[in-house]
Amino acid sequence: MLTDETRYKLLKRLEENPHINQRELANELGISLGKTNYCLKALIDKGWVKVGNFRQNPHKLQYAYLLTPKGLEEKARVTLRFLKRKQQEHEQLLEELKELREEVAALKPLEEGEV
Amino acid sequence: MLTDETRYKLLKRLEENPHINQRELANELGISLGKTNYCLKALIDKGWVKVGNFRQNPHKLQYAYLLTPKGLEEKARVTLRFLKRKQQEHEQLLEELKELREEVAALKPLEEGEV
DNA sequence: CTATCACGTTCAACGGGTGAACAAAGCGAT
DNA sequence: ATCGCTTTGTTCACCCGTTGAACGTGATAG
Repeated sequence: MLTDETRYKLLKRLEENPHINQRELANELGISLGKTNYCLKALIDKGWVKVGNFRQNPHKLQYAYLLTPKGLEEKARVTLRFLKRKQQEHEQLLEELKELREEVAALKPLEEGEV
Repeated sequence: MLTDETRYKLLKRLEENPHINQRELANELGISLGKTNYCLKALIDKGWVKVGNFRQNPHKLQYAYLLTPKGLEEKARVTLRFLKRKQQEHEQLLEELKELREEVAALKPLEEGEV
């Protein structure tokens, strides 16, 4: 599953550092290698990311995952979308917290240690 | 899987209204019937909830899922635990929002409609 | 007594995630 | 050039929680 969240994180991380391998990506994003591979391919298929190789540069060999111009546009869009979603989540969370606090206040006080 | 979240929601809902069936519970908690059944049984096994029947009452038959005294204690504990977790989530979310806003601010402005 | 309804209970099927295992490609030493 | 060794991408069988249709049961109405 390629969600907005992983899409966003991938594009962001790749823009920061195109010289990164899938295992590191997986670690940093907190997802498995398999999923990383799957999602990354999806980005490539869509044309947001292009793999370039740098053999010309003697040492510092390695490939790189570069954002295409379309990839940059997409990243902007996803970021905004993601921000909005997080703002909604935030409001919802505030309400939940309010309810929870009221409920806790209604309880016979408990020692903190008992939790 | 019986998480703190469903544990909390179940105990809360059952305290509010012990005369509720598993299908309604499932709807209100936003989980499947199967999971509701599974989690409810877990609460019963632990001794937090007891099923009482009310056959004596001619009409208004039906069973009921009643919180035991231990169930009430547990509910208090879970509520506090859950509140703390949500507070942490909240802080984390604020940071994420901050980062996202900075990132959005750094973009070439986009029409809202383009998202 | 039988059909129907309202329940709780079960479990085969599904789906997403995982990471071990494999394939390919580069590097260094001989 | 050859042979390991290392790094990296790719695959896919497996795991595990979730789902909801199907089933069993017991009460109700007709």
